[in-house]
Amino acid sequence: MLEQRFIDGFEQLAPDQATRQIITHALEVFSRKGFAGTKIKDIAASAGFSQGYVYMYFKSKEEIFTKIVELASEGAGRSVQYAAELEGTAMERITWLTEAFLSPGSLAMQHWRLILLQTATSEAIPEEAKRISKEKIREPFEQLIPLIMEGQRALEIVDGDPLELAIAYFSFIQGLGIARSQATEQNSFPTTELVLRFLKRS
Amino acid sequence: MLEQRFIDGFEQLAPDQATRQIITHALEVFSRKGFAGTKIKDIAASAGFSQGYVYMYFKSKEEIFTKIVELASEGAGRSVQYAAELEGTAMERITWLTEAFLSPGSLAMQHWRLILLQTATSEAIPEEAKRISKEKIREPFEQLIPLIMEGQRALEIVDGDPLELAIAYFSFIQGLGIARSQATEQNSFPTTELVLRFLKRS
DNA sequence: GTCTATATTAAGATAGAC
DNA sequence: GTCTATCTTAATATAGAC
Repeated sequence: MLEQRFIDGFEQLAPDQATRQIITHALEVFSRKGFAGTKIKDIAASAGFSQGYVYMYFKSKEEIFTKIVELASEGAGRSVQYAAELEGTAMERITWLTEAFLSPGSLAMQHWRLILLQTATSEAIPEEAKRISKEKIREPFEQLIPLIMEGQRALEIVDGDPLELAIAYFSFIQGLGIARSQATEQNSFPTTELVLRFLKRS
Repeated sequence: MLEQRFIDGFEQLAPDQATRQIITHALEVFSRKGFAGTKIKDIAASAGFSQGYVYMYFKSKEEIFTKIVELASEGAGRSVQYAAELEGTAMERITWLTEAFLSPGSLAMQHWRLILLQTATSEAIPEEAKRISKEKIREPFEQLIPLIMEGQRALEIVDGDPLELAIAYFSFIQGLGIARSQATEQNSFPTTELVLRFLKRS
């Protein structure tokens, strides 16, 4: 399962239970409130610890944020890689990936929100986090582009610069993630089929 | 011109030069750094005033933010209304609107970032701003939906729930706005034609 | 009108108690 | 291991000077 992939990544890089606990909850809170809007107290409360205790595991808020951006950036790349390795035509695999992204409460989406959305308001986040994000953001694109090219060769996907198509794809996904997070009504939410129309050869 | 429409809205609701100055620069800074990430000092410096002077015109950071969300929400609705009133087929008008949104440095996009993106990280922004945003966010949709329906009747636009199509449209635009704001390379940015493929009847 | 100086509050970070 | 209390810093907001 895709979600498992992310969690694995987290567990791998977090030796003890408490660190994992903090990281997991910090991801969730940062993703909702942003870097500046998140108080250490919020993370601690969410993880079930006192405010001061967090500093036993991390030396600053910046350090927590930077760590999470690193993990989330890797997770985003891995999710696309996972989809790319599935069976089926290129378009089938992209469809699967899109469904994973758009499913409500998707951890993959949470990761994207953290990375892309936050580096959009980039001036208020730590330099180190920006650097890592900028460096790792290429990975999902590098995973998706060969898939798009495969689909173009199979005449499933529209002609044109694969990078341009990949940018359009992730932008769309990103925008839908924001829309979903504010969803007042769950009905009327765009289907995978509609979303992928711009990619499909007609 | 579309940009002028927004500026008009701002001038209308800002009696004196200093207030306008603060509002204009605050929009820009909030849009880049988010509510929590923006310090009064940043706004003041950007507008060319000292930190304390801002409090001659606004009683708190919340008040500035709330005012801007109100103006920007109205501006977003007006931009769609303006496009809807143009000459041409429904699809031509939507194309025009899309170009206005996607043009680099678009004030319309800046407004969207402020409203949608910030209410996405909604827990860290003032309640009053959330209320206004939620209330006004309907307007752009209400302006676009009749245009979509017109395009469907003229067989220019794909069949399906117009609200779903409108949500997809604004999500896509929103995502592209974020992508553009981080654009490392200006080339490879999706064209209007590609973006609107998902809407076009094939 | 505009700035500088200052009071106040909130948040980050540390250190010592249980 | 975990919390409470505390120090320190930074940001909001005010008030008084030019």
